[in-house]
Amino acid sequence: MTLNKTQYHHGDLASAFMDAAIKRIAQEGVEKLSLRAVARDLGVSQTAPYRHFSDKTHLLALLAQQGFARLAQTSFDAANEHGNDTYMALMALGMAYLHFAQQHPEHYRLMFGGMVKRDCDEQGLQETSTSAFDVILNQAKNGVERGDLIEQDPLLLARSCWAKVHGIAMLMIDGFYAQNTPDQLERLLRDMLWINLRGISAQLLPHTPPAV
Amino acid sequence: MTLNKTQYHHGDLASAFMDAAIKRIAQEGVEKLSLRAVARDLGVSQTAPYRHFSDKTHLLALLAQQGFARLAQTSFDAANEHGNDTYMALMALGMAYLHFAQQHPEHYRLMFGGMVKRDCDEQGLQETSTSAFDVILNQAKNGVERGDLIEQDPLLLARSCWAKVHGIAMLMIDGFYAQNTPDQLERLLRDMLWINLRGISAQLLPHTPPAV
DNA sequence: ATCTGGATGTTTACACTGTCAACAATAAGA
DNA sequence: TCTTATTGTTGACAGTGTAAACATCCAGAT
Repeated sequence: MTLNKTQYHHGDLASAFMDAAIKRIAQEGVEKLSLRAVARDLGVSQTAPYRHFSDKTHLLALLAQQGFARLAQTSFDAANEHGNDTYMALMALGMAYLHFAQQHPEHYRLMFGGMVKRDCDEQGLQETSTSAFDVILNQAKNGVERGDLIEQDPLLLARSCWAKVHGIAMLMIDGFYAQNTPDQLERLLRDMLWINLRGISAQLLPHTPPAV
Repeated sequence: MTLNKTQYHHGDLASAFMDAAIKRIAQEGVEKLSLRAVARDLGVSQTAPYRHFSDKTHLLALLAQQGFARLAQTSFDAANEHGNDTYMALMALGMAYLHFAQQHPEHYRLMFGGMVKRDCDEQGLQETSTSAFDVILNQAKNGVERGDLIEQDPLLLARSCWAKVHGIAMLMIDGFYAQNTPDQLERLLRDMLWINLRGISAQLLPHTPPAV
């Protein structure tokens, strides 16, 4: 299982291939990813990947899953830094989510772009994306319990938050906020997340978020 | 300019090609659309489309533009049915938007999927997508003027609404709400839109939207 | 230590794609 | 009617995903 570059067997082609694929995706977009090109990058034959991935979509599904895992992790970490403060935790979670999308736009698009159908593809994908959602869901549950959020099904609140954050992420990636400076953009993202928070808050929150 | 099927010249290949392409996209998804297949559908040679569209992405850009135009129209109509009622107008606008996405999921994905970059592609695309956004923006302006919405930059409020509605549409298309019955889904969409409305409302709205 | 079978990589090939260049047919205006 | 731009066709090229047949290697049983 040790990496070996000069021999017939690569050693760990599967993960090397995934890494190389992600690099290419980040550079030229998901749409124009070519298995053959990645194989060329690794100095390996064009059909080598088929010993590790049944399909191109199989590869993409695994990459999407990996993205969901990382997204879940960063969201989780960000939220947990503000342990018992519902609003701050949700804001931090949202901003971490958006920064992830900002830093890995093409990877994010792969996760949600529909190139990998969520029904039958990869068993683990469904679970991993659910785990990313559960981070939000837990915050919603806690918020309702604490009386910080309106008395509604936490599932609805979590779904609402996710939709908002996902919509922002998508529009941002698609360049709809491109004319803003980085500072303006950061402010815009925060303002939009805050508006969502106002919608689920049990208290009457101010119109604008607290200064950082 | 009259349609002519049996002769050498098709008559109006450009729009016939766009219609046929949309049909195929609706059936098999944007990703696997093939110009050659559409040409075959029309009984025309594989390079015929290149007399009307410089590129495949050019075609896609025109289709996206057409989608934005239709979306703008239906949104506009829905909002205008509830002339001076800010909340009802915004809810109707949102639901019309979501129903569009529901009925033309692949077309909607084409508009936002990133296969057509928003910067340099087609001059008209930028304008048309802006006109779709302006429908929301106008409602936001009116709402602020009437004192129904919080005193904030209408641009921010409109962006916030768009992000929410877009996020819902995307997640819906990707099948994240697939386990719901049509009635449950309709209710879910309405509830999520209402939560967004609560966030931008100057008044303290109830937790749930009024019954239809 | 050797043999053997499964895992991994390669070569070749096929069908399909987007797109270009050269050519043919038509429609429209001088 | 002649000319010319528009529109469509044929043929070709490079690039893709992927299946089949073959080669090489590693690991475990004899």
